[in-house]
Amino acid sequence: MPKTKPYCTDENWHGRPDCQHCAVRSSVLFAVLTDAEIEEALLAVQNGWFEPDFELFAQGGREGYVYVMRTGCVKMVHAGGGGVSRIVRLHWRGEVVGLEALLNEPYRHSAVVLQKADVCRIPVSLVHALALRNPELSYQIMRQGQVSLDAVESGITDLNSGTGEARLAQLLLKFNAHSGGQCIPDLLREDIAGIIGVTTETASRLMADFRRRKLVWNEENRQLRCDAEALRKLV
Amino acid sequence: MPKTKPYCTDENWHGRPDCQHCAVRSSVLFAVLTDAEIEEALLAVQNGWFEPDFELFAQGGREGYVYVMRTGCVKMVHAGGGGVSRIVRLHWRGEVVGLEALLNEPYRHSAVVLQKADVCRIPVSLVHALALRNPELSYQIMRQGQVSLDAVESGITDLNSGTGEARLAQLLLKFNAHSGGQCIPDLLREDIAGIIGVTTETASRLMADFRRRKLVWNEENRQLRCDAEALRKLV
DNA sequence: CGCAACCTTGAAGCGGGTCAATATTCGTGG
DNA sequence: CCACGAATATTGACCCGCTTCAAGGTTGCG
Repeated sequence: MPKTKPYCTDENWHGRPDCQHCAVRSSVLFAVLTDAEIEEALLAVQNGWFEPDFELFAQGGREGYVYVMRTGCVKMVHAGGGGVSRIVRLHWRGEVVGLEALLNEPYRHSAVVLQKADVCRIPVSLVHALALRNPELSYQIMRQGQVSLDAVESGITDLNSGTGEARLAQLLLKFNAHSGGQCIPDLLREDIAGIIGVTTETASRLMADFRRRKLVWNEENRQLRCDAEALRKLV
Repeated sequence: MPKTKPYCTDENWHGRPDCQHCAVRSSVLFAVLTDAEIEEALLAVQNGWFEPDFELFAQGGREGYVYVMRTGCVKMVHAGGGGVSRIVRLHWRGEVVGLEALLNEPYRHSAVVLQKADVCRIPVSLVHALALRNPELSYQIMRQGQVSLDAVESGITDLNSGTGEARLAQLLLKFNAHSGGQCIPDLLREDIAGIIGVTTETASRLMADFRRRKLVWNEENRQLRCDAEALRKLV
């Protein structure tokens, strides 16, 4: 990971005010810590922006970090036997990935950026140390485990039932919701295919079809927009 | 749940010797406790055998128990909007279900016995109390969360890819492995269908076909047996 | 015995897979 | 700036597996 000062403590970073509402601080893992503990914690936390395709960690790795998503989206890719790999779930703002590292286990999947992401990297040693003094932190971690379960199960129920059309609609709506109706990344057809469980060709056909039906269209900046109302009718 | 004395402490129960290797005691949640703590814990733990179709708990419930599987298998059924329900994962010997209760959240699914099951029911208050004195217990719980993730993800990779034939073969092999090649329950076609993600008719066709091909057959006691070798070739 | 629940089997249709050809985009170097 | 090539996207044709709808068959229980 590129060396960047944790910008939550960097006066020069223009985004600093957001630190007050940082996912790390207010909503997720460290919600239960005192201000003093937070200050101490931030020193060990690395932060940075990553472009699509950057790999936060690889399946089998044991680097010993957990990652908190502040913006963007990562896919969790499971490499099965025989070169086949499936996207088992997606993670968004406020979610923690790589939790298995807290149990001293190797990463079960690779985490790859799907949409430009702002991510904090936290050493597991720090989490362990804090958890000793804050039993409540353990429950925050378990809560994050439940979030992962939610993600993978919604993948089953939403993205794996119904026609390909319905599944693609769900996926687009999900991206739309997570970006406040602003920017849906124009994913590779291969990624779309991996997520909704069809072949690349079918994903392409579906996207082309959606575009013809004006359900999605390109903004000047290469981002997608969608007609959420219309998409909802397809689900 | 029927009132039964926890038979781990019942001298008259013929299965008592097994208590030494009880899933509760040796492998799962309470592996980290001292003997004295175990004794105290067992007083609050209820245990019993349950037949297929018995519902351990219902989606949305808040009874405040976690359940440890000692034998058998339960399906986790998620009721989605509009009467449709999907089987999101299976749990077997040694696994803990209903973990969300530890976070004071309602059960996210219904847990229904699929194969005659020996189950221990543990109040969350007991777990919380023990966790205060044993920080390590929290990690055991997180580990169980990972087991659930494993279960649901293996459902995605194993039981949701390939032809229906391959998926059914995987399912049978899974039951076979978990019962030491002894007893596969003769599941309802509807359950099979829900697990491998096909219609009831297709499940029936597949099972009938497997039977004709001598891949599975009935034992006198209404249990199934399978030719594991042959099934493995279909995956 | 008779009903209800479950299983089996058939026929027709379609969604998506597969294989293959062409188009588009984009980075790179001349 | 354009030409070229690699990666990605689009589209077509054909086929197979599963769904759907429908009709028996089987099991088990009151």
